[in-house]
Amino acid sequence: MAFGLFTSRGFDATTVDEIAAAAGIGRRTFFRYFPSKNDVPWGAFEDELDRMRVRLKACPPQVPLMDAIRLALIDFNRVAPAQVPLHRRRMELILRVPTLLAHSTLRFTAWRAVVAEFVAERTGRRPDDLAPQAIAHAVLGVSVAAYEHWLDDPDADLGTLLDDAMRELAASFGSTLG
Amino acid sequence: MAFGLFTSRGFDATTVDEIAAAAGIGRRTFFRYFPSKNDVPWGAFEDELDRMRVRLKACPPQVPLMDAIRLALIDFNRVAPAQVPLHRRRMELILRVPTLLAHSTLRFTAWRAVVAEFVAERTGRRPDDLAPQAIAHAVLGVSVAAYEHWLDDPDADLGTLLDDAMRELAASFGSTLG
DNA sequence: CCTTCAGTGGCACTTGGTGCCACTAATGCG
DNA sequence: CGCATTAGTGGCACCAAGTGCCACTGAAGG
Repeated sequence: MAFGLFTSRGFDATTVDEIAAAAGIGRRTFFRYFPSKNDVPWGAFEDELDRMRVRLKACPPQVPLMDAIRLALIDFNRVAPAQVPLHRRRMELILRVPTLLAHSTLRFTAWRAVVAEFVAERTGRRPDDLAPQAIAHAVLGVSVAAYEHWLDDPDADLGTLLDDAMRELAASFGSTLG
Repeated sequence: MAFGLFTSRGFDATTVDEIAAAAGIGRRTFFRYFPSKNDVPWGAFEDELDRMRVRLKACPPQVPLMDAIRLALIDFNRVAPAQVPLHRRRMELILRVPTLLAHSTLRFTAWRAVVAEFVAERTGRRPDDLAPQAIAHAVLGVSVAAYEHWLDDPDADLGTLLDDAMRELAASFGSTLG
């Protein structure tokens, strides 16, 4: 798999020719499966988004908005213990390799849309209104911060970090009267 | 200037050769002034960051943390009325052209660091602790959301949008008890 | 058996980006 | 003034990502 090449040789130093050769396909065929080399670590992310959508919708309406988002966030990012190492390697690529970090922005747009849609539905606004967009952007930011800390600490639990990060943000507004 | 080419021909369709020719320099020389074509719309962003740093530091300690950030944010993004059109064109490129949006992530890292540093100093933590990082990420997200709305609405005031977006985020945590 | 069509991949081309090196002009020094 | 050094410039060759075009192959279907 291409992940092996990325971790051993480094992402930038691995050429598409090498990936294609390792996969036993032609270079031209590679680009029919992946729109770009940057998309390889992402896999079928769009499908994952449906999980997040469902998880958000499953939350009972009496749970406060940001609690609902926080809990869904933690659940969405839960991975089976056996797959933690792979998830770590994947996120390490996505968040630490500058080329991929930049590219990830485009993928995150779709993720934010899911959150914004949920907020809009809950608060009776349109998904592209300021509040849903601002909240979606903020939640994504908090998630990335949690992920970065998770990558820094081999023993850390991702769910705990996501929970902490969301609570820290909430607490930071504590002394604000508006 | 290169901006003219970008807005008339489109960013992706404008080649480096064309930019260099329009600027009356060689292609090789272009790459000595700009690390990449993507950096052209950014200009001297690092210098701008110092303005933000100073503005944050100038805020009296009795102002609550997120209020201080919000006010600095509004001030930092204030532009002279005469330069609004140019700022609009620039931000339109940066936030709407996918290539540039992706690239901007790398520039935003430096911006976040400024906020995280301020939060760390205020709360007695290290800049790379979870809370400062989470807050910095969130504030950046809120800013981008505000900018996107600003670009959508030709008559909108950027400062007002930034203020609103920050308040909306704060309010969204209102019903959370932790 | 022959036709059709989807999947494959070779080839050539464009473009961003880099290393190398030659050229030029300004500066500094005897 | 003449010469050496040096910074700035840019031409040239090269690499790698990505795309359009087209020929090939093999399976399905009449």
